[in-house]
Amino acid sequence: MKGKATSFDIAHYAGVSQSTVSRALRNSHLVNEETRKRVFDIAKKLNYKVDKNASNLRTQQSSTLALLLFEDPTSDESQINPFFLAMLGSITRACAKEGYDLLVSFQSASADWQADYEDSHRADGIILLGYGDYIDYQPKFNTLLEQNTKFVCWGATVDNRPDLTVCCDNYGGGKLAAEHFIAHSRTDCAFIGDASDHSPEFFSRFQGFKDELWANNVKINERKMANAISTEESGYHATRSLIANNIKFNALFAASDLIAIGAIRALKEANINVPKDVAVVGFDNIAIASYVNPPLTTIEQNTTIAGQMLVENLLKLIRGEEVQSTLLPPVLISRKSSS
Amino acid sequence: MKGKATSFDIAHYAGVSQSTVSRALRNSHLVNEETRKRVFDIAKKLNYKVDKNASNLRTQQSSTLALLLFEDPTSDESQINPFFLAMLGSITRACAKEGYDLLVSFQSASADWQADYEDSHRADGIILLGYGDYIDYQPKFNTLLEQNTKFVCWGATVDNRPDLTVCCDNYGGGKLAAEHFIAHSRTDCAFIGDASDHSPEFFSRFQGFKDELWANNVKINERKMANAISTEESGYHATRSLIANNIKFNALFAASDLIAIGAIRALKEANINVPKDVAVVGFDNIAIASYVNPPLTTIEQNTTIAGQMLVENLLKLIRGEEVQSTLLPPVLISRKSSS
DNA sequence: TGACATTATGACACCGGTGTCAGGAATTTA
DNA sequence: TAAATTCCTGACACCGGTGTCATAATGTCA
Repeated sequence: MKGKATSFDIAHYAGVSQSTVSRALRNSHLVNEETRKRVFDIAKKLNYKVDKNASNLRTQQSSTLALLLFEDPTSDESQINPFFLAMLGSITRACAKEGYDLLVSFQSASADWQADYEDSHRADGIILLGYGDYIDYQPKFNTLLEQNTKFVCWGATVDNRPDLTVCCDNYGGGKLAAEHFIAHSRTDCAFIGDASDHSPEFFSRFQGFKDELWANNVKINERKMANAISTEESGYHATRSLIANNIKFNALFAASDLIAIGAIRALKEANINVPKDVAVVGFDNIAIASYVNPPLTTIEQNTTIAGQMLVENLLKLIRGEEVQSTLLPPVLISRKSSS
Repeated sequence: MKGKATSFDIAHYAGVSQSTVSRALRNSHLVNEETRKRVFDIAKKLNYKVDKNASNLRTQQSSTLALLLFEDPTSDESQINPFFLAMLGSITRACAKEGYDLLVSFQSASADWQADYEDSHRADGIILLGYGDYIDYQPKFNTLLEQNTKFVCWGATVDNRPDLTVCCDNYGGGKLAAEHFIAHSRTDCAFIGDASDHSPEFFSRFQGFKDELWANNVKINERKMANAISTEESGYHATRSLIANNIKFNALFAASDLIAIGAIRALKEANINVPKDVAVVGFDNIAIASYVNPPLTTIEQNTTIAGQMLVENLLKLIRGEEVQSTLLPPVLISRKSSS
């Protein structure tokens, strides 16, 4: 036998029609038990596998989800952000658990991605993963909505459709960081990240942080803030510039762990002790966080649950079920960098 | 317009036959330039996308590669090994670069995975990623070979087909570790990993290590070896048991970084200073390695190149081109844990 | 025994493209 | 002007399944 076996081959050997083979293999009750068994045996012997293209074409569905990864174009090209990598892993796992395959693809935010996968019938739905940037995305979200494409996204919000978003309670996470500093009497706070609303996640984290400080009558000085994107390098340079400007603080909240790790490097270089002189809190709880020196206190985003929720919610949308808005509770993981 | 647009819809609006639409969209030179343009415009307006299921079915290829991730069943279920995660990232990137999609799926080594993806025409080829275990895999490799399935694998070797394997020169890497210890006059060496040939990669690393020591008239004492799988926990416990048995050494080669990190934790707990009392060298150079305390000296496997090679070699196989056996050179990254 | 329900099967259209072949129109050559 | 060539297009079979419908065979009940 050359080439792949088809259901016609099985039909031939089993002495039945191709229709019957198809039914038998899908365990239709319309098929005689004995026939079914014969068909199964032959299928096994011929190493037959249903051609997914043919079956998907006919049934108009694919048992596949597509994951579109948007990268921060300004970050180092060679390494994927470990947080996204962890999400990638947990989404892969969640899909496997649900019996779906996962089609992974990198996208740049500007490209014409909005339709490809679901429109070309390669996937039943799409998961969007990246740092949310409202400005670019909304028109594309609208295109997706118009076409009735099923999708969910991490982080970024979609106008009037909170059910399409799964994200961490960034605002609440920021508050946790502030509470932590206040509990440790560290009230001279610095913030490193992006406090503009260009980066909605960082913005929310900062807002929560600021508001909680404010609720405790602590104000954050604008000079003690520096912009950074989510890389170690960027955190390092932002912190260096604060130090270079002779700005003092005894607590530092970084909008992500990578930033925090870079910040700690800069502080060490300047002979500033962590946590004695400056307590540092990050955000994400990436795997590295517990191994750095000192181990990093951080606000955890549970990637395992996040991945599961994205997949579950998307499957609900595909099945036409109602989906709740999903805000994941952040948890403060206390380690040595802040005490 | 409800539902997705098909080429017939375009044909209708453009006043041409569906055949012509299909040709026009694929830039066949057989189509009049003006017609082509009209078709393109209408396609764009209708947000038309070629149905991949239909086109794959007809052409019998999919522009998709499948990645099968085999997990060490004994490792912690919740976290993916960071080395594999890095590979996943780089393979995703490499696929994107080549214009292929990537279908990712977790597999358990024992399952009936050997055919599913390529046989069901979902992918043109398969990348196998996991810790090589000859015993289980070889019969499955044979099935794949019989069926003329295109595949490449990381690590594990396939009988008589070196071209199907991409892996790091584990033996050479082990030698590098030994050279390093000798250069630093640390000749009382311990090894943690699996020195049996059950785990071929660890075995090769150990062989290289042992042979190079031997070449310098240093013997490794069998009592100074402990088994471990590639997790931090396992490395920790293995090292603890050595310490508990009062075994002394001033250098430790761990078969992977996770093991090394666990080992360092055990050493620290026993008040053994790294690197003063014991120099530690790991293997992989995972992202965490540079952040642990002390930063870990390790033998790097370049995951970016590895991912690229896997994808490139697989594409060559698919195109029927000749493939060379691919051994990636390991590089020693010297950090503080060993000096 | 005839009417009717049940079970098991085959024939066939269909999903949405791609590739082959035939042929008309326009252009060139004899 | 007829023949040959080139260019462009439509008709149609085909990829390998799935779902519907018709029907033969068997069993059930009055």
